[in-house]
Amino acid sequence: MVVTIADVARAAGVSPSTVSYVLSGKRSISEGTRRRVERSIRELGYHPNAGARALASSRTNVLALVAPLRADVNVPVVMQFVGGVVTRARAHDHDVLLLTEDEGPDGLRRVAGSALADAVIVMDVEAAEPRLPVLRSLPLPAVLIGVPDEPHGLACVDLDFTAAGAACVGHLAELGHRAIALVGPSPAVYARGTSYAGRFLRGFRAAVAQRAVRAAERPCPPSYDGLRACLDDVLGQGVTALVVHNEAVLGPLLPELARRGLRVPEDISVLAVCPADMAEFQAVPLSSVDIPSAELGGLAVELAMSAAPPARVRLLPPRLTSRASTAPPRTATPLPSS
Amino acid sequence: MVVTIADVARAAGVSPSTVSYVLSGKRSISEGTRRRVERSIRELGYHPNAGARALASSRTNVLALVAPLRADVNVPVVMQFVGGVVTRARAHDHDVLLLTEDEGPDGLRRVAGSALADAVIVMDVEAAEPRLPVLRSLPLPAVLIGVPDEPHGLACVDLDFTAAGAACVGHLAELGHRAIALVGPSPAVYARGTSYAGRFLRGFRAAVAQRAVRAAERPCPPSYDGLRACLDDVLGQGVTALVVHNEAVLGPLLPELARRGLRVPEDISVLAVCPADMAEFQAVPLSSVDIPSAELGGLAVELAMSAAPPARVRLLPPRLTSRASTAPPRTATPLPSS
DNA sequence: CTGAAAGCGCTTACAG
DNA sequence: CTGAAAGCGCTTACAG
Repeated sequence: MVVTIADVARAAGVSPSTVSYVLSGKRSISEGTRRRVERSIRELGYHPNAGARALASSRTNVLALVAPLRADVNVPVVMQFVGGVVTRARAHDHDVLLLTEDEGPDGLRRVAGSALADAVIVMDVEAAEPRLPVLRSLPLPAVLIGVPDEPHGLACVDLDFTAAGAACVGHLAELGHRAIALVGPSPAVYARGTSYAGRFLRGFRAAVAQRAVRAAERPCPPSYDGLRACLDDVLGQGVTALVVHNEAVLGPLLPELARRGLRVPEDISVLAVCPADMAEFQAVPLSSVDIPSAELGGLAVELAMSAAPPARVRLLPPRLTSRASTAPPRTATPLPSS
Repeated sequence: MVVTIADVARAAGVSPSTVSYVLSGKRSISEGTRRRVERSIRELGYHPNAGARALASSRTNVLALVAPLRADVNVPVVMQFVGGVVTRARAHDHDVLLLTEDEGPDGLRRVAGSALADAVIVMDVEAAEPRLPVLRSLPLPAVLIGVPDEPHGLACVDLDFTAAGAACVGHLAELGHRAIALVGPSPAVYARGTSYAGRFLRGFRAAVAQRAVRAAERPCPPSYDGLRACLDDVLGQGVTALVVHNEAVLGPLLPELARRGLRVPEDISVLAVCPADMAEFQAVPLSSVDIPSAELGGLAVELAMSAAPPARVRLLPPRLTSRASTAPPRTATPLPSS
């Protein structure tokens, strides 16, 4: 019913092993036979049986990806990341097996034990990541997205959120802002100990301490009321610029500022940390530090492809793009006259 | 290095075939041996080799899912759907192989030819779906999410968007609204011929024709300016209620209405078509027709699990939840005094 | 209730 | 440059 390597061999008048070698390129084949074999493959529509191949070669050509499919994550970022992983994996002739975090460490053991994949990529890593021991003991390469507190022995990639936090402060300080506010991720993100939130905050604080800048910080729940309360607090402190590290509130933010009679960037500057397309989609195109999700996904695949990924933390430098939402503050003095 | 069925058999003092039968339950095993085998499996941490199992049994325990990983789809809906698929698949002891639409029909042929999966689920089906012929010729069960114009011979599941369109009109008409507007999906969605957009519109129009209701229709691009233009047009026609079938503009919608001095629902009613949690997240919780993505994903898996899924269109009835954003219109006459 | 053995479709030393 | 054959780790008739 389905075409096998024996069918192709028969059609091409060679042995099955020759067909196999044509496919793998692991030994030189005479021009003529190679062509006949390739022709037969094409004509018969032959695809090697994945199970048989995996069994014989101990390689599955499958990459396992553990993704957070919950609602409380940055959904577009996750999607772009997954897209980057699948695209790059296909470029390496690999497929992607999608796992949920629900299975926890056992899921990783199962995938490794069943020889379902050649490598595993784990998203949404927490600072105190509970899957670290399993990951280290796995007989296959693992790549983490995010940086746990103790990454020893594991390959990690991520945006350099520490540098991103500092870059945000730097950009605003150089424009002349002296009082800024960080509208941070949801309290739930901090509570979970998600690694990027803490790193961004650290970079932000360090840069604030280094410059003559005053800064307020507020986590912001992903709701309209949450945003409103957050702005009430923060704007009450007379800031002239907002750093928004929370994509969920990005949509309503500009309309809400407008409702308050604040023009961007004339009355207040806004600097976002989010995917580039999201920044461009706003009423006023936002200056932003890009979260290069698809690129990170591709990079993770590249690392996962090597038999032994370098057990070190690889951080992508942040790129800040100045768009229409940031400008020098209206007054030299940061505090509005009351 | 890795535990095989022979290791388990040796440890339990039985033959490999007995271990296999304990695992599959395909023949009765004496209480005692079963317990010894299960114990050995547990102690050794045995997981059957997926490739070997697939080769011997012609079943992979893998489901292929073709998902749209582009930016121009409803990202949260896709994520929830994928989550529903993975969760339900795991409940059936299956894993999910994630494919992009980029590969097109060839990707489906490849997966079937390589025996990578036992069934395939295809999301984001268009009215004139180009993958239909391949799907029909595939030697494995296929389930479509969405309803192409010619679904003959294929299993389809989706929300009944036609009924949803009608339900929206019905809800507003019963509240007393006589002039309503449909803020539709992005022009790109219509251009692609995505099946749900047309069906919703059909149901909407049919219900409008049946009732003493006047209706405006506008596709709405996923940008702030697009929304603004759309509202300019539609509000200019004196409508008292909005049906919003476009999650991308849901975030900025309420703030923008507020900016225009329109209170919801006092001055204007808003009825959304979107996932329930998204409706609840707004400044005013929105009355809505739920898009039950996760449930649809689960249903698709159930169908895909059967050797021959019923080749018919399965439509889930829409559920309209009345929240705070819909109310009777202020005046009995639909047109505001000018 | 259980075991010995064939066979699934490949890959890869081993031989020539 | 090519082929014959062993073997990967399971499942499942076939036997008893």
